[in-house]
Amino acid sequence: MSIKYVVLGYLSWRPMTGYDIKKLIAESETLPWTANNNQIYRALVELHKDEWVSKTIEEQVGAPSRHVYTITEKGVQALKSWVVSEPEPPQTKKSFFTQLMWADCLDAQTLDELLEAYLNAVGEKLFFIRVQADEKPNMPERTPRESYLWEMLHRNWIAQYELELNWIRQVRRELLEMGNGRQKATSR
Amino acid sequence: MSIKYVVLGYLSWRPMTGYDIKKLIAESETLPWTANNNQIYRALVELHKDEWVSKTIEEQVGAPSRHVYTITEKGVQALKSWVVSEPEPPQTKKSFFTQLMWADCLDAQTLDELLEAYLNAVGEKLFFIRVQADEKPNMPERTPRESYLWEMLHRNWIAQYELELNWIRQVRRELLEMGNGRQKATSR
DNA sequence: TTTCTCATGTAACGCGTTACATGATTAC
DNA sequence: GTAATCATGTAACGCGTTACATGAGAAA
Repeated sequence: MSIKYVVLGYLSWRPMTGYDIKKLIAESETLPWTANNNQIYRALVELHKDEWVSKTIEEQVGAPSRHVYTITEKGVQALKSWVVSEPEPPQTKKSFFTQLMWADCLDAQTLDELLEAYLNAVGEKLFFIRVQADEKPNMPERTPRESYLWEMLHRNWIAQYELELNWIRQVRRELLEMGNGRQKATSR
Repeated sequence: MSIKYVVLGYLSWRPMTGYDIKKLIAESETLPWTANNNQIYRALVELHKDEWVSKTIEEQVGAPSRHVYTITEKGVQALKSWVVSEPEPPQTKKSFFTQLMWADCLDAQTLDELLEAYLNAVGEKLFFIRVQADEKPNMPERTPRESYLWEMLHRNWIAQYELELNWIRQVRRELLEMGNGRQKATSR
């Protein structure tokens, strides 16, 4: 509902170009946007129109000129009032779960393999989140509180994916036990 | 990436109308779609064109005729092959976290109130998920394994939101301690 | 020689949402 | 009398994605 504020947020660190912001968003494993030009450059045009940012153009030789955007006082105020806007609960899209909802048509082994594939997908994602958590972005003069908040955001993501991994392991274990139970019952 | 398969999945239980499916999707707290006519009816048209479902029209007096869709053998096969398609990791959109990223501009009390508002939003969502987990949808002849899977899906959602609540409580507690620490330091 | 990085942008498309439209019956 | 339920659908719009387009310099 607003990549606009993400862009504005990054600009509150320091003046940047659209390209800089694109890279920051692309790096992030947890922001719910893929960094795509279309949105970022249009957001910057809008921010400029609203006078939340000012723009200066640095000509370069042998390269496209850099359009550097700087947050204005008006922009700082807009960011502040957005930050305190009504929080929404997380919206998680587990498309795999809709697969699981109709997975009873599978035999025990195929189901287990499917769960293993999910385990790997989640594990891989967690790996990248951990990597990102370790490397701090170049963000100037953070207060201890801001460092703490960012640290806790990372921990939140990690804990969430770890929970998912443990859940998968439990389901696989218990399905295996169920299967063995049934086999025992039929062989009796 | 496909409400089409959700519709097909529900039709694998029993023949239904678009309206029935709409209600089932609307009830669900965890499916990542709001039940909207536009998509559901268009999906049904597509499914019919693909011959994954067949259609019969029941005329009624004093009410619109019911278009009842029934899954075909071809549809069952399509559902099966989708179920085993490559799992994707969960995609969680915590828009509140982008607010928190720039929340260092707030004073301690405002930040705490913001976190409390988030706590309430998450708590409310959890409440509705619990309610939905308790009332089983009218789904015919489930195998024990299918019941188990659905049960575990619900538990997964509950655990995820509980994790979030505990995280918020921890952050609030630790921020409070930080604040007190600072006050003590300045008053000394 | 090909690929990557810097740096700007546009076009086309798809998915999802809200809101609109109709119209009878039943419940409060 | 007003609202909800049953039951079908359409229109308009916004957000996001992929892909396209350009063009120089540096690195492999």
